Amino acid sequence: MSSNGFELPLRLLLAFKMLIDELHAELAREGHPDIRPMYGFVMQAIGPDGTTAVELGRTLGVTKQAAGKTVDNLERIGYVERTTDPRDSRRKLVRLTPHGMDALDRSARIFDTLRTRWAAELGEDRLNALESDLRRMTPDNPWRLDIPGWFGTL
Amino acid sequence: MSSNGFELPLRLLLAFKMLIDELHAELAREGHPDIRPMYGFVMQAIGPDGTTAVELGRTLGVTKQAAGKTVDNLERIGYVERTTDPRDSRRKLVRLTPHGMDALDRSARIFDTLRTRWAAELGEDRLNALESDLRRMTPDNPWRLDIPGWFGTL
DNA sequence: CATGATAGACAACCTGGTTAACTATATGGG
DNA sequence: CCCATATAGTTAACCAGGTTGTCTATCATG
Repeated sequence: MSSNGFELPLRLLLAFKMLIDELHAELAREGHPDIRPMYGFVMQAIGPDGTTAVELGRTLGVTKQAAGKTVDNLERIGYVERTTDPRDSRRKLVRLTPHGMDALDRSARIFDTLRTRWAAELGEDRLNALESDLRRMTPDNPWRLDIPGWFGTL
Repeated sequence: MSSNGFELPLRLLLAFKMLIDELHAELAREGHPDIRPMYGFVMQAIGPDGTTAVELGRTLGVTKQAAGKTVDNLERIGYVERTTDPRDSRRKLVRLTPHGMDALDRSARIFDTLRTRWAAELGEDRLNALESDLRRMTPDNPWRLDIPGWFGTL
C-alpha cells in the first residue's frame, strides 16, 4: 500500500502548504493582504520585544544581509519599524508596529482555528498522535534551525 | 498541551525539511552533489517519457518561462536533454539523461529507506496512521497542485 | 491561404538568498 | 589615553526561481 517512500515528504509538504494557504487567505480577508509566508515566521522571530537585524539573522539561520533585506520589506509595508538603540548607536532595534502585532495575533488565532478543523476531521486523539509523532521525528527547538534559509535556497 | 496551532505547520515543515535534507546528503554521497531540492520534483514531473517546457509548467503549476529556466539549469548540469520533436518543430522534448534517471532511481530508493527508518522509530502502525491522516487532509492528486510555484514565492 | 492558437525564447523585474567590501561605533589591553 | 579588534549595519554584485509582457516560428483550420 503506502510503502512508497515518496509519498510521505510530498504529503508533509502539501499539508503544510494547505495550512499556510488557508492562513493567508484568512489574513487577507481580515485586512492583511500583503503578508507573505516568510513574514509570519520573521515576525514570530522578532517577537514582542524586538531584535536587531544581526540577531534576527542568527535566529533564522540566514545572513545579516538577508535578514536586513527582509526587514526592509516589512518596514516598507508597515509591519515593523526601526529605532536606534540609545545605548549602542551601532544597533538598530527592529520592533513590530501595532499593525504587525495585529497580524501576528490574528495568525495565532487562525492557526488555532485550523487546528480545530483538523481535530474535527481526524479526531483529537489522532491529531495528538500525529503531532506527537512529528515532534518525535523533528528537532527539539524548531525555531532556530534555519527554516527560512532553507526556504529560499530550495 | 499541544493546543498551540502554530506547532502543527511548523512540525510539518520541519519534518519535510529533514527528509529532504537527508535525501540530499545521501544523494551527494552517491554521486549527485549538485541536485537541488526542486530538481527532484521537476525530474519526477518530467517522468520517463519526457515532456515539453510548456507541459512541464502546466504540471508543476508555474509559467512556461519558469519551467524553461529550470530545464536550462537541469540541462546545464547534465540531468536532462532537449531534442526537437520531429513531428512538430515548435516543440522541444525534454527528457531525462541516464544521469538524471540514475538520480531519480536513487531518490526513490533513499525515500523508501527513510520511510523505513521512520517506521522503525514510530512503529509501522503509527506511520501508516500518520500517512493516512495526511492523505485525508491533502488534495487527491498531490502532483499537479503547484508545489514548486509555491516553493519559490515563499 | 490568411488567421488564430501554440511552443519557445528573451527581457525586465521581484523576492529571498549568498559573498564581499565598506563605514561607524564599542570595547578592552598596553 | 589610544589603538586594535570586534560588532552592527549598509551597499553592491550575484544566483535561483518566480512573475509579466513581448516577440518569433510553426502548426492547424475556416
